[in-house]
Amino acid sequence: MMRENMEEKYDGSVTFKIGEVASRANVNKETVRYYEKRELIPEPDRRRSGYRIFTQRHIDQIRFIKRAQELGFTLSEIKELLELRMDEDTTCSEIKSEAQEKYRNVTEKIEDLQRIKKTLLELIDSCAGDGPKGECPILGALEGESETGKELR
Amino acid sequence: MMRENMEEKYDGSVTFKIGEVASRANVNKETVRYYEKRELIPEPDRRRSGYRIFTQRHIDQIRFIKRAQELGFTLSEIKELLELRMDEDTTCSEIKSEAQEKYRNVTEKIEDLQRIKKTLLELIDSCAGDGPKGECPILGALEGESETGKELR
DNA sequence: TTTGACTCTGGGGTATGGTACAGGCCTTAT
DNA sequence: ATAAGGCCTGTACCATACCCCAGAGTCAAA
Repeated sequence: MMRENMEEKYDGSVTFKIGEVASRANVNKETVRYYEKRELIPEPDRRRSGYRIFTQRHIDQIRFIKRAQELGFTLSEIKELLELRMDEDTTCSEIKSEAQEKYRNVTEKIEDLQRIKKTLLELIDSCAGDGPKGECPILGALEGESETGKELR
Repeated sequence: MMRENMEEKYDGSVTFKIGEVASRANVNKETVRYYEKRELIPEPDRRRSGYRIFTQRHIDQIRFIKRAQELGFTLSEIKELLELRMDEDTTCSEIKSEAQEKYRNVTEKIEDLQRIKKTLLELIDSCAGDGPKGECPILGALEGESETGKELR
């Protein structure tokens, strides 16, 4: 009998072993197993030998995860997103509002960093860059003495 | 004899126990010990009982660390900064160039986030927010089908 | 002197997103 | 049949910046 180890449900459809999944989704094999553990991909069936049986769907889902990560979603957030995607009753607006929340997070993070950037620039500008460190206004600010960088206190 | 447990070098100057240091520097006691382990503060002397003996200097240094953290420096970077500060031969320009490097890092991070923000906004705008998730362009983009968000691929 | 508050050490755990083995079994091509 | 390669589990580890706990010892005020 051919393909004696194949589960019947895969008759006629393509399956993959972990190495193929990893290379097709452009991640490490360990990452695939990690995503399984984190329940970010459906638990694959197994051959009798224990080998995982993946389908195209797993590959697509890993790619989904990677794209969402590039948008700044954490794995936990991505898991929520995937759950929304699975749920028949999910509406577009729920997805949209997840994206909007992420947008707000990102915006906030940018604002924080811009404040930091501004302070750094002020400190840099306040320092002539010559002379000994004793008079360095940057250290002064960090030590809590200067006017520049007062928002640090 | 009074103050029999006090080291002589502290005669006439104020010392602190870890709890006082923590509250004056507005950190957790564990954090103080952690900074000691990371060599971010000088190793405090000990009483005969083993209690750490801190000075104002320790408090100031912890505050320095906290201010530098607010500027986005990591503890490792802060350690370098502190070493520069300790070194007699350090010049202002060395400090300045650390700050400049951090400035570049922060700028880069902001740029990354701005790209992310832009993509999120495009996705959000592309989604009317009505209708079922099946037609959600956000999910579509994450699944790798749409035009918007093409930089994700 | 008593007692409550404090401190000590060592170890473990948190969250984030993975990577790297070791030792053993399985598959597949020749 | 055999050998190379792939796969399995479990554990440990990387960096980052801490927090928490137990059990034992110490300090200080009344």
